[in-house]
Amino acid sequence: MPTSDEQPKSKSKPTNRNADPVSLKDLALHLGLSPTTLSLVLNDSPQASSIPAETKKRIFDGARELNYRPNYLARSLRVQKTNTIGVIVPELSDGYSAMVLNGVESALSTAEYFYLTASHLHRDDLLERLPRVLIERQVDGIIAVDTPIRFTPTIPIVNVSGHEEIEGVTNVVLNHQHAAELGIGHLYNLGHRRIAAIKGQDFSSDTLVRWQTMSEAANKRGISLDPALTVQLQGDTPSPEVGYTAMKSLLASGERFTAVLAFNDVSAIGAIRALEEMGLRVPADVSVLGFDDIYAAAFHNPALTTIRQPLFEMGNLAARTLLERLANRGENSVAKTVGVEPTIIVRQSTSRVSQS
Amino acid sequence: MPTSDEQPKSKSKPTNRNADPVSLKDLALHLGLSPTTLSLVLNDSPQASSIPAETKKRIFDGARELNYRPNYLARSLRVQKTNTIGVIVPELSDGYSAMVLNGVESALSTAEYFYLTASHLHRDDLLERLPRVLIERQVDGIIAVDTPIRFTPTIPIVNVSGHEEIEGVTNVVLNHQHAAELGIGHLYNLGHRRIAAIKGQDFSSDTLVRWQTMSEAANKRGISLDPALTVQLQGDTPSPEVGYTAMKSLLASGERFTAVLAFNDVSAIGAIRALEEMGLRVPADVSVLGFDDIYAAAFHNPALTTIRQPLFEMGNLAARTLLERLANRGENSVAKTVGVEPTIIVRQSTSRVSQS
DNA sequence: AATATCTACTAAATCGTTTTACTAAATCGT
DNA sequence: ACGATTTAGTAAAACGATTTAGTAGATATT
Repeated sequence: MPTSDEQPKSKSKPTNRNADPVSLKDLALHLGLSPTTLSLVLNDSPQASSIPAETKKRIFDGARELNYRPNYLARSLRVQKTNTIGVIVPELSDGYSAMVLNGVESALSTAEYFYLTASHLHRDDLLERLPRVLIERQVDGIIAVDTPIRFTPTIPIVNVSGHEEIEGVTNVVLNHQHAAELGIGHLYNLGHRRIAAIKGQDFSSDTLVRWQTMSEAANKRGISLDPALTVQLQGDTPSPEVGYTAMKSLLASGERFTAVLAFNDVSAIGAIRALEEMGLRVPADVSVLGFDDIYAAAFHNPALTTIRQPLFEMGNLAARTLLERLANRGENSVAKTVGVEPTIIVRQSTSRVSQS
Repeated sequence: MPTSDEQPKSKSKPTNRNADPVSLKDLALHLGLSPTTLSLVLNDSPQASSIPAETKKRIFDGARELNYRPNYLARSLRVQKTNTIGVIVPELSDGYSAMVLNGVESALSTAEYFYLTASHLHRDDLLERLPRVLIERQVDGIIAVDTPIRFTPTIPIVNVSGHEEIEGVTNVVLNHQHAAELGIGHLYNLGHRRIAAIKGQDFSSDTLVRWQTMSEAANKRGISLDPALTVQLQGDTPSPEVGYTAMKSLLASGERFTAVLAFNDVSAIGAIRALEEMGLRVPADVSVLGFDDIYAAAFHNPALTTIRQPLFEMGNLAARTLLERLANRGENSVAKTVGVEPTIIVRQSTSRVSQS
């Protein structure tokens, strides 16, 4: 229906266009009450207890009638709290970040929080600048995903896959020892002894710890991750291309191996392509183990055996942890770390080593 | 170094903790000037022309020294503009949305805009509520991605893959006729005549137009998309699972076909799995044509032939269009539609029809 | 009948900026 | 030497809420 809202008695502006927002003052004027009273009633403040039900009804009805919408900016400014957090990720479309974000959003939305996303693209200037501008925009806290913390926290920070201990920062981390045991254990039990590895890029938070825990798990079994069988991902596109290139260069070295430990599923998929182009079948000739368990993993050909990181959970946990810290603002006991557990998902890209 | 910032002369609070934000008033007091002057100088307002360079320097130096950070909330409230937009998507981790978002962010960040993301998960209540709360939070505009507009716009809206004409909404759309010509043309030229189709879910904006344009392109060539060879995706998980299930049910019908037109790459991947489980080789026995060209498409086995939708571009264009509309607030000539072109990427999942 | 408490409100301060409208002193033009 | 302009600022009013501190009248208490 056509807007039949305000009568010509509207004060200054002659033509009441389609929709000009009505403020608390407007509504108060309309009702012949003060903004104070409306605020108390609308926010169900304890001080509104003395206001009779009839007046309350008038206020609620009036708010509905004039379609009153509180201005969140004004409220936030007054109460010094925006119910908004900042989320810093390396890049949006890399699968990893998107899954984590999904978990973050799910936890935040039930708490009526919103979030501002910003990608640092591994650029130093952005790593330095983004936290600052997010804080200028008065976010209540920050969730960083696979992102180094290069600033001194002035608001609560939760870092997903952060490994540095920093005052004011809670890290959400995977149990990497366990992940390594699962991965190396799986390959070892299938008879693999010469295991190649694709390390992550230096900028990834998990690169170092992944490598160390995998090495230890291998050593424990009397084998080792041979540097000659190790390559590192180069470049920062979130495409299997980087895994493909890495595997190509490893294959060019002529070294022999029966299994590959990929840094993640995306690089595993690239590596498989490179192996097949070389005439090597996966898993008949070479087993490939992924990491993460992204959506594509289950439907790749061959379906990827992979170590599942509960990315949604990690984002969810990060958000819940942050919200909790925000709720208990006074307390200064900040958890350094909260952990999640990996699982191994065995599919078709790994198999018993062939006798040769 | 340890914070050697404020002297004991600080007014009320005795201990200057690690970091309490300094306001414009604080800084003005510190410099013995008025907030007005600082504001004029710091914002390089034309009225600051009369302020001598020396005073300006004092102000800039003071701001740096006390680490003054303007409160964006207060500024936004005053200037009635937040430099923030709202983005509504179906779900974050569906690949499609993430790519579009990537493009959006890229355009926004160069303009110093931020954005609040919200997922509607195809839920009616959220479709109704999210735009409202985003507007309460004073976003300057909204970008909707593959999302029906269920409200009367009071601020500029750009809808990616929107097909309804709504006052105040600009649609960013793919040239679907062209896409259909490319897709059907490709399969037709390879000799395919019995083409199965996987329709999108009803909630996807493109489902109907995709179907219509593909049908027309087929009819034009004297063939038709047989309803008996058509299945529709069911469910809203962004996994190949839904394509797998759809293809399974088509195969169960016993109908014969030589090619499949999938609604998108994700469902194409699921369909391929179903075909292979049935002993049908792709592309030797059945060709499969995807849509979108997501990252995984090039590295799937077989690599997907697909119709590329420039998702990043679409997001980027959407954001640029919105920013332009925000800049020319007065003008009321709102473009109804801006378009982008598809391209076909021929890879390994389609081939000439086998003679049988 | 005087005091205390409760009821139903409101005025004004506040959050931290920007912006409009001044002002006092110095300089300029004639 | 007088008015006009320029210089170098400032006071106060926005923006739109929330919150503190009242207040005037009605009712209850002693």
